[in-house]
Amino acid sequence: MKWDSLEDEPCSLARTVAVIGDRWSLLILRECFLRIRRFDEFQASLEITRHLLADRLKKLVRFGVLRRIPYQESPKRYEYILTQKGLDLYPIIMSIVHWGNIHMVDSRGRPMLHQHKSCGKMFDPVMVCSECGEPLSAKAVHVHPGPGARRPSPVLEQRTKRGLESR
Amino acid sequence: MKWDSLEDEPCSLARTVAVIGDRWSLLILRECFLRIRRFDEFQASLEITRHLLADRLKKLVRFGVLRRIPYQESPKRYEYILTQKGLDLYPIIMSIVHWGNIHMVDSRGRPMLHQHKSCGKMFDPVMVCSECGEPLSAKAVHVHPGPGARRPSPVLEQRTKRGLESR
DNA sequence: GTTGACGGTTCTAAAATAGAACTTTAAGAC
DNA sequence: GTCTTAAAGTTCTATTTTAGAACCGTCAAC
Repeated sequence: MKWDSLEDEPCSLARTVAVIGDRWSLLILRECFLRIRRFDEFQASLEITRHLLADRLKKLVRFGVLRRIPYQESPKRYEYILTQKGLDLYPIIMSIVHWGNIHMVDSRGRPMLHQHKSCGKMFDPVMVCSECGEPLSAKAVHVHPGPGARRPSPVLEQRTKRGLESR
Repeated sequence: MKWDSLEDEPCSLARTVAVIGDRWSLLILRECFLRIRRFDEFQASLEITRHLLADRLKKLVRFGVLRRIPYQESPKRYEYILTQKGLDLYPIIMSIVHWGNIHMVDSRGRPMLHQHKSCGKMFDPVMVCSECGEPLSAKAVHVHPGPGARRPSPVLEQRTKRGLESR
């Protein structure tokens, strides 16, 4: 499958993966949330080649995750800042960090701690149900085809039994 | 930067990205959460080459996200199931899906809906603070170096001012 | 004794990435 | 005036990764 066809899949995960599903995009976004904004700053803090950095920044701008705005005239210089769409990636970034905190730390402990300004405490992110507020786990969730599924739902059952022809 | 050096970075995001930070790993994990378990099932539902599928499954087993267990003897056949470490990836998967639901849907609407078994309602995932229960946003969070940071914190300030030599 | 399922491995061509050098515009030092 | 530096890229070649297809080994069923 080509990268381009990913964003047309009838799957919100696949479409999001088309935007952030590579190593460098996620690391660039990490830097964005740490207030990094300029090409050379990204380049200094990530061991990324200039070529790929330019490429990924362009992609993130194209998808509306970053905005490229001039911060000086003559010579024109730009910086990259998160749009609202980009800021909305925060739960993804935080859940990735949290999983690493739980499963990938060495004996020295966590590389970074997070403090919630509102309540003042060091915290972990918790994912809860928007309706009842209880923490979520995979086993407590049922999935249903939505209006944007590949085919109208009554057909889907049969298609699955006959085998997945076109996917 | 090589893939291998990613998992040694003093950053929980980078270490997690070493495990799941590529297109195919995330799509394979999506299938795992949809109860797909066998090589040929993965191959049928993803347009992945057998070569890469074998490679990624091996990687996920190596990192302890999946377990490879025989489901029949002679001939030996295996299936891949999520470990607890793998099940803990659920918030990452769900936050990725949710971002896609908000920012990447077309006019037809969401491809998939999620129902919470506990309360029975269709829901969205919400990320909240473990301490006060309020929803989290990037701007309400302060970061601090933790015990596993690259260097003891007092030095970090100066190093940053002098420039980032080794990163 | 041939066919088919399953779970891979091996092969070549195409695409992506790494690493380094080069470019452009303009300011500041000498 | 000339030289150096800075920022934000672009261009180049070599290496690595991925795509796409064919092949392999084991067993069961026909």
